[in-house]
Amino acid sequence: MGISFSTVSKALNNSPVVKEETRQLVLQKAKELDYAPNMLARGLRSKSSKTIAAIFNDIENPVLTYIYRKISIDMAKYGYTTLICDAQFDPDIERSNILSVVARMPDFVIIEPTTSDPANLKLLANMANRVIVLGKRYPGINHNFIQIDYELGGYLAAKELLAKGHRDCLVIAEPIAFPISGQFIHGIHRAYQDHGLELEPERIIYTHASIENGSKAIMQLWDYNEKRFKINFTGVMTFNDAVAYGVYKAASHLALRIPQDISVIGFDDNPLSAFSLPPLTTIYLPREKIAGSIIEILHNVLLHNDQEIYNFFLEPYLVSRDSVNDLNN
Amino acid sequence: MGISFSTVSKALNNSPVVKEETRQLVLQKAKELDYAPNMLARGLRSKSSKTIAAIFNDIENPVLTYIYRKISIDMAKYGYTTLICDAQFDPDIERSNILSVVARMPDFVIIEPTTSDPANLKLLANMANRVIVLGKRYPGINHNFIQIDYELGGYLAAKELLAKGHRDCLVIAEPIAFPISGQFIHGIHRAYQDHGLELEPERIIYTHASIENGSKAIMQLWDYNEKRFKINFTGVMTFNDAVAYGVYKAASHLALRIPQDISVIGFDDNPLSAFSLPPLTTIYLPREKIAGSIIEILHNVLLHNDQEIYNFFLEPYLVSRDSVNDLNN
DNA sequence: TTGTACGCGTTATCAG
DNA sequence: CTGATAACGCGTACAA
Repeated sequence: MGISFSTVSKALNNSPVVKEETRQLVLQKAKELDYAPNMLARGLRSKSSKTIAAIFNDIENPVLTYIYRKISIDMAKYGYTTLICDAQFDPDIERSNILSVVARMPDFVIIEPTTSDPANLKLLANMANRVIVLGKRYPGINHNFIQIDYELGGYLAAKELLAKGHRDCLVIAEPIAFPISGQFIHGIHRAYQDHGLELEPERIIYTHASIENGSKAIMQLWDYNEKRFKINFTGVMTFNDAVAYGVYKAASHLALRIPQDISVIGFDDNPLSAFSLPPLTTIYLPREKIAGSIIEILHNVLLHNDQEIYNFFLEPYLVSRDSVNDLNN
Repeated sequence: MGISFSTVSKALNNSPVVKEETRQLVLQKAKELDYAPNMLARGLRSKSSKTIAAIFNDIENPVLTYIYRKISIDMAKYGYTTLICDAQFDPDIERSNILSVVARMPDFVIIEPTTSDPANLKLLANMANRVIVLGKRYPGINHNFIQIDYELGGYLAAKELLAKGHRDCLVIAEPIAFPISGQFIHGIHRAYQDHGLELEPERIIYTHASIENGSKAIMQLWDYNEKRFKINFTGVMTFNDAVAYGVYKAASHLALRIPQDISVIGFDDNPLSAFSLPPLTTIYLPREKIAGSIIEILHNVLLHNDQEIYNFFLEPYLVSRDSVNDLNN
């Protein structure tokens, strides 16, 4: 058969200028030969690699995995492939992730920034409406934002503890450089103010979120000689559920009971947190809405050529289970 | 300055033919201009896109996330980007994932196949030693294999239940089409034979692994009129921990206690399974070794140009906690 | 409606 | 050691 390259290309891309008959011929032959266009060449030529890049800080966090999976599965239907980098809360790694991702000409970048410094985000400046920033808003940055109200999250967590009579609390949070960590802390302070109280800075422990680090944070406070904690506390609020389980672990190691000896409140709501001993009181991150919002933006911009810049604002809420003791009765 | 494209390219790629002096000049200028090579063009020309593709069946499974993260973080150091697809246990989706991934000219594909039918794997045939297959071996397929002994896993799970006096058990497993599901079941049967017993086929429930499905599997057995199960059982073994928590959920719903009324044994060992109520007895999948083996292959082939085909064989083991009741005393 | 020729940004080859 | 040129596989303007 004598059909030229370009006709084939047009047929495969549903160009309306090609005769239906020839298109069918081409499509059939393509299927026969298991032909798949080289996406690198296509991307190089058309400036669209059909790729969506995600840059997150802890891929093992189930909330992030949930979101990533939803996006990946949905966009795969339209021929998009999703790649994901783990910036590990480190701006330098984030920078190299961005560079490495941008060099692959992605159609969209979804990023959960490591720092309030917009320097890294500026590397994405020319992608404008094809970037989604997760977490908090950056003034002067013209991207799509999915803001998540961590301030409210912190507030709700502290409120719950304070309402149940816990005045001496600990906070275990991501290092303050992490943008949303500051909001979380801020919300906690606001709840304290509501109660006419103040949270001393030494009661806030900064560490990367993991079971191990949560456990260490508590253990380092233990005075082995005196057999008690160096700082008095009845409640702990944590930046995510993994950290909360670190507290569980430390408590178990010290033969302390939750919630009778230590009350704990998490963040994120791990799918398994309903089954823990005791079931964990935590702040629910609206993962369905986050994923839904991202997919909505992706569809509008990528599939319908929308030029708008989106700004979603999502709120977490308290899920009350059994890890907070009520001191009032 | 008058340095040609080709010299620049050589300088950037550490070609030994370029003078050190010129290289420094180029590197400096590159940094100045924030120059980053277009990976699509580079990939098109050099047949290496510096990309590693993973095709898994449930990205939300923490074991998979752990492995993916380790690979992603490690290989990022060498300029490789990792992309991941979720085949959702569906051979058709897997096929389109493979096609979509191959079109991006990845340097490596890591795949956890959906089916024992090697048809999809054949699409990767010309990548030979640049494919890693996770799970079980396919005869006649010439790829790297990381075999995980699910047969042993099933055996250990059943053994534990049988040793503690549970003769009437249920199995909740991934549909048998999923390659390693058959091995799991086979191991269970072998343990039964060791005890001179037999597991009736109707005691095996096939469903995709999730908390919800695990719960449904149990609930559908409940006779609401008689207030008892349609099939008598004291123990349940599941294909992964999420399913086990589905059993927890159903038990809680029916006001049944674990392990007094129902003993449960999971698979995978979710990081949070140590904290559940009760702590879950489960089969530990050697995730560190799996990740380590993959990285070893990746390094040898990609970084050191090794041509060997690797075949790892990894074994799970029992982690005994409190979700299995001992009926013997 | 179809075919020809060029360009996307690199790297590989080969001549200088 | 450096520079010119071709080629990677595709999409598209323009010619036929």
